[in-house]
Amino acid sequence: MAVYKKKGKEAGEGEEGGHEARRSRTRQALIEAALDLLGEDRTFSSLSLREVTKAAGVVPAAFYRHFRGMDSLGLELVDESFRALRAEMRDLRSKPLPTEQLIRSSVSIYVRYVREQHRYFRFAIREFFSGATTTRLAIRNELRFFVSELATDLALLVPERSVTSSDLQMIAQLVVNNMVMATDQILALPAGHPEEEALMIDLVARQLRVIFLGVSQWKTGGSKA
Amino acid sequence: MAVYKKKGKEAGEGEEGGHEARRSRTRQALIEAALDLLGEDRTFSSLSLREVTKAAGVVPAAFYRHFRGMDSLGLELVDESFRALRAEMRDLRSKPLPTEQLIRSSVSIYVRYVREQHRYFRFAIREFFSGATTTRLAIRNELRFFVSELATDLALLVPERSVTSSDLQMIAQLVVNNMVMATDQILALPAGHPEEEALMIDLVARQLRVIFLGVSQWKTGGSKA
DNA sequence: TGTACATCAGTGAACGCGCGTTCACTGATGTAC
DNA sequence: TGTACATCAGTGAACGCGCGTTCACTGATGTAC
Repeated sequence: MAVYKKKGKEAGEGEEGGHEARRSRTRQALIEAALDLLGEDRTFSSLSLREVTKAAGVVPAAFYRHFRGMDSLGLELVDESFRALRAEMRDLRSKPLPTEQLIRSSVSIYVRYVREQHRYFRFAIREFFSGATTTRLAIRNELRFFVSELATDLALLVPERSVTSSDLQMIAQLVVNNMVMATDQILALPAGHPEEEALMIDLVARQLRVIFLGVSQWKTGGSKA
Repeated sequence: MAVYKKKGKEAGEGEEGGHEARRSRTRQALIEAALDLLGEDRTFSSLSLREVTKAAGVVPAAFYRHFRGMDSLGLELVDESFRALRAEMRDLRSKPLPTEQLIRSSVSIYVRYVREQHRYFRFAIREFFSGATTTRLAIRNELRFFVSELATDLALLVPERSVTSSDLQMIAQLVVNNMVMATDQILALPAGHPEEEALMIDLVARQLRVIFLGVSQWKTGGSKA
């Protein structure tokens, strides 16, 4: 007597059949196809639905079994991009080190992570500036979340009462702003070339050191001339 | 006896006829149409040639009397965007003031200028991250030019020999990075609302002050822990 | 175990549409005599 | 000044193409008995 698996969310990802397995394989193929098509020159909004389905090896109409339209696929990509990054950042925050080492190791981890996940970061940074309203707002929210978390962390590194929470936000935003621009520069690095990667790590770490030096001298409300 | 004007580059911009006057009026209409179409959500690469000519009030084929294609119009927009900005920056640099006032007045002028020329800045910032290769490289060059000029200026504000030229580049890039991100935030401000504009000026000025405080403490090669 | 039916991911054809580009043209402006 | 011709910005029609979306379908997988 065969025991039938109950229809549930535990769909396998394997090569073999099953409605759900097939479904999730095709869905993943569409996501991968979109990411791969976002090469050097392409914006997400310039991708066509037909192009994505062709690269994924299915017929255009099959797309609608998985997403309402391209917008919906875009939001899925935003979500995937930041879900992994948030986890990465959570790890980073959990190891408090002396500031100087914290900067170097954080930057080093970040640069490597961006290069490893370059397809997601390329997508996210382009959509941040040029995407459709919903996608752009979703990414803006993610960034605001990073700024807030960073502001919280900074509070611990700074002498009490010398910096207001508004100043902490301002400083956290300064750091995140520079990391966003650095991300763009990291994505422009040629593949391989570990020596260029090392130079980039060094550059960004020095920039952060300048900022933290400034913070250590900062007195809220003061500093005329 | 009528005196005929020699065929020359001195074409008028008026309402009246003449081959050259008409030519330059249509050309300008195409440029204005493209800028106007680049509203909240649109990327330059998402504009169609037919759309631009329709908005400019000419037939699609007329486009080719002025540009080889949309790419060529894009490069023209980059050029126009930065020609004016370079002039603006040249003015700014020519008035040396005490640093604190220099920061506030520069930021204030810049914020107002971005809002006034928002169509150009919106175009440029989107193309910087998402544009076609040629456009993107053109904008990257313009930004590198600003970084170099700023590095030169910074050399005068800093104690001699305390900062190498590589560090000056690094710091100038930090400043420009933050200004690019600030530009994006300025463009997101609602029209009108001078009080929000004032808050933004204040925020950016404080960020630059943090950086310059950091620079004043910076010692090349030193600063472990 | 075997059969008959239900589910549903993916198919393939069709649709109307806006696209970039081409081409011979029109008619106002410019010039030579 | 008047006429005949040249120039050339803009026209309007045509082309083939890839697009997003729809729809009835197919056939493998899942389930009830």
